[in-house]
Amino acid sequence: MPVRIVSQRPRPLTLRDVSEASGVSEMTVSRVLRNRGDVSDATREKVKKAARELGYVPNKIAGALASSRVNLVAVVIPSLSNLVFPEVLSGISEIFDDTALQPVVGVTQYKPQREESVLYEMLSWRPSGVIIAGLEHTEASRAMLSASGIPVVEIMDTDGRAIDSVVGVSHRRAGREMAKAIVAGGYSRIAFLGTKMPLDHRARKRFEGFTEGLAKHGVEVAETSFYEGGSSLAKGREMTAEVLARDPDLDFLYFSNDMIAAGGLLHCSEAGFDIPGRIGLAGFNGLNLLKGFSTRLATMDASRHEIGRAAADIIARAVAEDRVSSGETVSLEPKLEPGDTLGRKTAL
Amino acid sequence: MPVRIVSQRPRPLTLRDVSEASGVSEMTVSRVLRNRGDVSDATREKVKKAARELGYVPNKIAGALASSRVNLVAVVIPSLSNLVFPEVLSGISEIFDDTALQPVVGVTQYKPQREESVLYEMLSWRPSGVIIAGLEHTEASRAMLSASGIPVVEIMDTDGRAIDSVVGVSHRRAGREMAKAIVAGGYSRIAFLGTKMPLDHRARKRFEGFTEGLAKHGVEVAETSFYEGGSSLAKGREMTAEVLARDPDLDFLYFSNDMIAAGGLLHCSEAGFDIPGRIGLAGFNGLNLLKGFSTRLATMDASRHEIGRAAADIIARAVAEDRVSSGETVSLEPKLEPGDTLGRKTAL
DNA sequence: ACAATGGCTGTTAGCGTTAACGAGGCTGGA
DNA sequence: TCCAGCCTCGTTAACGCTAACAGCCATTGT
Repeated sequence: MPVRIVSQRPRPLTLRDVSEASGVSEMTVSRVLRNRGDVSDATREKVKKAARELGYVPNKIAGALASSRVNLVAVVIPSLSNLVFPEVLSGISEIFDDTALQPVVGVTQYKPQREESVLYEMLSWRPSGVIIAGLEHTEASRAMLSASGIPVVEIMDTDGRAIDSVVGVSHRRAGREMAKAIVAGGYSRIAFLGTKMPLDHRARKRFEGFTEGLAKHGVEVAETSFYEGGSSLAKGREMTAEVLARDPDLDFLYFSNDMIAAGGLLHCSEAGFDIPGRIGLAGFNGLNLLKGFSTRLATMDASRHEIGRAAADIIARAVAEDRVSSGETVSLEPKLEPGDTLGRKTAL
Repeated sequence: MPVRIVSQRPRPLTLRDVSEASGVSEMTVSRVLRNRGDVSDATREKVKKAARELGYVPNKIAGALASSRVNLVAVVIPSLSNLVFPEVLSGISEIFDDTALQPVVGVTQYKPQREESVLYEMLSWRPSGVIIAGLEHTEASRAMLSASGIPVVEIMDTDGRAIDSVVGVSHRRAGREMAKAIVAGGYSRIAFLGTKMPLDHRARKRFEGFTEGLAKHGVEVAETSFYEGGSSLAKGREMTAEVLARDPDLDFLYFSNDMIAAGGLLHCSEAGFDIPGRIGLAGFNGLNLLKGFSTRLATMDASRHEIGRAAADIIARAVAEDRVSSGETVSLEPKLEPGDTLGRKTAL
């Protein structure tokens, strides 16, 4: 009779193992491990000891199936290398650290199709809520979110039609206000440098608000330049050189984010331009990263951390109260930080 | 007789709903949705249509429990704001995109205790593998990983005792080689500026290798300065000013990472120092971010992307072959990039 | 014409946990 | 003394899905 070889891979531990080791029922072990229900101190200790000695780790898959409770919150963002999103995440974590909820991140790479599949994948784990960047999604994505029966918070942006709740800033307005500040600063030959729009809706909205804001003062955007791929200092530097070569009379450069704006700043100061006299610059985001430059870049803080906190808070409250939709809208104010690169000394 | 109010929250869809809608058994629906087993084209289409129309999203919790297959890989890292880790993640994703595996990220904030709880939490979802930064873990963490019965890859660092597989660079060696290059560059009054060590083992190892490397040439570290908290340009600038005030004769500054090194570089160039003549600087990591500076910082590339790829590949192979431990060690070579801030023109 | 084969579909029995209920023992007040 | 009520613990039945096997029908080859 052939001897059954013992499997290499040891059978994973279950509640039953702990239950046998401690001489109580599986249910009691479950109660101890979850701190739920009444268990006497004596058995509680006995069970804990057995679990510890065996090295038992509960199986949340089974737990979640039985209780239909999953303390995960899907967080869907376009990128992790953008600097902006890690800050949002830290805001989210701050709030969830006080609850049983856990964020799970999915990255879409700014591709709607990928967002759809990431979402499908995440929803198949039946999370307790979804936090997702942006208001633009494929029809299928919107349908999934609506049908999911869980709270959904769209973040970053408030210009558009929401599925459930929204937390963000108005990028159109941010663009308009920057336009106003630039005109007030005494500039008139103004360029916009930013990402190729089809992907980045928020950059697009800033651009739209910007041109609209300028138009209100009878000013037109003198030059535009768009790039593809990630934002970097080098890219900003290169674009700036190119746009200034094309049109040397420009007196202001508005960039779609701080990173390329900083590249532009490096170019301009090395070229020996008087900043902000000869030329002014501004970005968007209020990245902490750049606080170390001696010339502080004009920018607009998008309250990324606060956005994360507010979104997580909406989810946390909905879960705590076992509600689905709250349909809240939290609209934060992007505030202008003029720094040292915006505003000619008009007093002179 | 009280009328039972229909629940607000609609009962979530199950295979049964799709099965009823399409007139086949649940099993067949399952087969269609997973593309597994033989199903005729006719029923396949029928089922797909029904699923699509209902908006059915499979329940992976139940699926995972039934099949004891979970295509998740836990990725445990100290921070997302470090720039280094998102790059590692992108390497990981690149490999997993060709498989059914999905990375799930947990962040420890450089705290061993938090690492332990993050790990516990993640293992309770029974992932197919673990990728974890560093070789230093609590005893409990090591025990959990050993007992988990799944492939484990420790990344970033190779100086130490591994649990299963390792992918990284030797930070001791990186420190030594930088020391050698600095001495060869003609510097002798050398400072080290870095994070407070208890947290960051890799920075510590670089420091150790560095002092050791200098000692080999009879040189001692002239000054050290340590900081707490995140790395930023501003922090590097400030530390540099402070250390140079304390010891104006320093002729080289070795920073524990590129971000603070760049801050130091900003300080030194604005102070009008001749770089690399009067003073040299070097960092660590080879951050792409800084490629935009006109003066290229001396650094050492830690192949973060490649580390991610190699680690993911080990997991992917282990999962494909249904193995547990492969015990591989992949030691990558950090390569020196002298840039423009290291090496006096000794030829003159 | 008939067994053998292969394609397709259904049935049954879990996966490991928790909700819900229930039972036994013990306490304390009438 | 007796019983209500609490505390503690066990039993049973899901949760939604998939592995494994069992059938059925139409071919195919001989």
